[in-house]
Amino acid sequence: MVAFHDPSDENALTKRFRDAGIQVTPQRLTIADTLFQCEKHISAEELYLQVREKNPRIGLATIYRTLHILKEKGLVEEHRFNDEFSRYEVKDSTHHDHLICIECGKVVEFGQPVIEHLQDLAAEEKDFTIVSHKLEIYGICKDCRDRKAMKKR
Amino acid sequence: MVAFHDPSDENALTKRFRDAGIQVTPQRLTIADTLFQCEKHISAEELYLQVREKNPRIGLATIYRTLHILKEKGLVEEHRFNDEFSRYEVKDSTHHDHLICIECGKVVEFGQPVIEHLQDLAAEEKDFTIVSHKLEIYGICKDCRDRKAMKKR
DNA sequence: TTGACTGCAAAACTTTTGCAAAAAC
DNA sequence: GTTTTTGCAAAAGTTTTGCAGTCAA
Repeated sequence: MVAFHDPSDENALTKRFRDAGIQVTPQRLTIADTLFQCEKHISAEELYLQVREKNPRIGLATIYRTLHILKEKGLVEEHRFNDEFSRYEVKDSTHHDHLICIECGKVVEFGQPVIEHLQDLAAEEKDFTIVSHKLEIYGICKDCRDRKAMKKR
Repeated sequence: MVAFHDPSDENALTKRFRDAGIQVTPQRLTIADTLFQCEKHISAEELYLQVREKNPRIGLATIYRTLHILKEKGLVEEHRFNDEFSRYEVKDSTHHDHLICIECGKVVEFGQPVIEHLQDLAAEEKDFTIVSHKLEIYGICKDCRDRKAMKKR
């Protein structure tokens, strides 16, 4: 979880930024570095707090502005599970969907290539050109199920 | 779109409220009536404006409070397409998913029973008890596609 | 040098809450 | 008569914006 700050990462990041046509600044590097190293699905506020530890002079507005850019350039994805605020995750090449526990909020990822085909059918019927999809399955995870069973005596 | 106010609807609504264990008030009837007659996926603000025309003394807070109750009792569903605020739709017995145009924001519904089976597989693997799911497919609708093709000369 | 970015604070926007008055049961 | 609901206004929470100063190229 606590990763050492490896300068090589930063070089790799710099390259990614340039490739994506994103101007490189120390703030953006810090933000992206934190985001890329963090566990999945972080909120802007959480990211802000973590970034703050590395550089307290970075403001929340910069977090948001950077997230917008990263999203626009396709490096991160924005999610809104349930009724909450936005959460962000690094976009990797393999698309996946999410299982969300309605009790504890835990988010588990799963791959589901079959859906790709399914959505094509649906979209074709309605004459849509598909760009992306989001499948969120809401349920109760094992831990919460067990806890509930326990409570009932 | 503009529906006449049929008192029989209100009686039906009253019955639905009682069946669901919701206390009946004029405000709630007006709000639910408006929501039930409206086109799909209305926002709280839009609903407020429409309700206001029937009874200007109803406040926005009451809209939100009523929506919470209706949602809790399973009469309406809340959605958060894209990055927008919440939108609400009347819940009917047949589950459906949504195609959302990323250009114009249009939302089209489609039924997709196969997904029910698919999600079972995914959830079983991760040991989740499924409660519900949301599949949102983002793309470009025919109109927007045509418009874009036109613009390119 | 010049245009893009940052930090701060203030604004914007959606949603929630406290409270006294009013209505429902 | 007690409990629940309402309307208003104010608060809360997340996200955006204006602007003067700073930095990257």
